[in-house]
Amino acid sequence: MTKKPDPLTRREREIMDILHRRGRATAHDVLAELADPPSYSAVRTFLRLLEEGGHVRHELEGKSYVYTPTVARRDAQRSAINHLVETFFDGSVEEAVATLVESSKTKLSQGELDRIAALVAKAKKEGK
Amino acid sequence: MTKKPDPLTRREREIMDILHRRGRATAHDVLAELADPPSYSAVRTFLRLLEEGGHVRHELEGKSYVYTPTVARRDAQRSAINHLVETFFDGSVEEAVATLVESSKTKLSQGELDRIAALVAKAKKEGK
DNA sequence: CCGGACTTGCTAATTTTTTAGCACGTGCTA
DNA sequence: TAGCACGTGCTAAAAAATTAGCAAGTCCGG
Repeated sequence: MTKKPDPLTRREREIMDILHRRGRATAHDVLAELADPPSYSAVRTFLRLLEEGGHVRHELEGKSYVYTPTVARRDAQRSAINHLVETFFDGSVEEAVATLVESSKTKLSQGELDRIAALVAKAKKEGK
Repeated sequence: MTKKPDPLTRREREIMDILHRRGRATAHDVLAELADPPSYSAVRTFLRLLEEGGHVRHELEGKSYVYTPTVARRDAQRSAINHLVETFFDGSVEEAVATLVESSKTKLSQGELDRIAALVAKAKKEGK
């Protein structure tokens, strides 16, 4: 039996997002990045609760705790992408890629586009 | 000045996800799809609150309300994808596409891969 | 025309989230 | 060694989210 996902609370979500974005962060880092920040104390409480819930672990660095997500980055990415495709693209990876490429085409360099193309070609060959 | 995003509550998020997935839904539909469902009454309250918050609108169909997100599907998609790329891929569209294609390569047909490749080629040509 | 099966709107109570503050420990330095 | 600056853990109050239930309206069949 797989454990239940148990959706995160609003603040918890915000903090997890920061942690995923940065990879690792102290309570101070998190506080600094929160949009509408509560007290330092409150942030620390959330990190503690997230740790209790198994979403985060900490290690002692110097004299303070540095937090990291427990889920491997790769898995977090996959899971997030999966949810996105299901929720907003009706399960269609094709549409998702389309929107992704199209909505940021101005920001994509020729080199990046080449690499993406290569990647698609590789997937095609492997699937053949 | 653009209005503040004001992050949604846990239940609100769940319900909005359902609405985005389905496009349109009644309170009954939403109730049926909720993982750990509250009462019908509670669901209706949330829909009312979401409507007050401007996230949802309803229209009368037969004798009940059918709800839809106020944000255009296209915009919701773009916004969600943007958040995903920033949060989990450090802003790299390339990495996001890579993960997207790679993590579901078994599910992608040759035809889909062809269309994706065409899309990338088109973006490349336009950006040249 | 009456009753049942549906709606919706609203409110108030409960539960959970969110928050700040206190108590304590450690190291540094004047 | 006394005091300050920084860390942590924990707790209890405040705020917000979540919930259920009631009142009332509409439609339809007998």
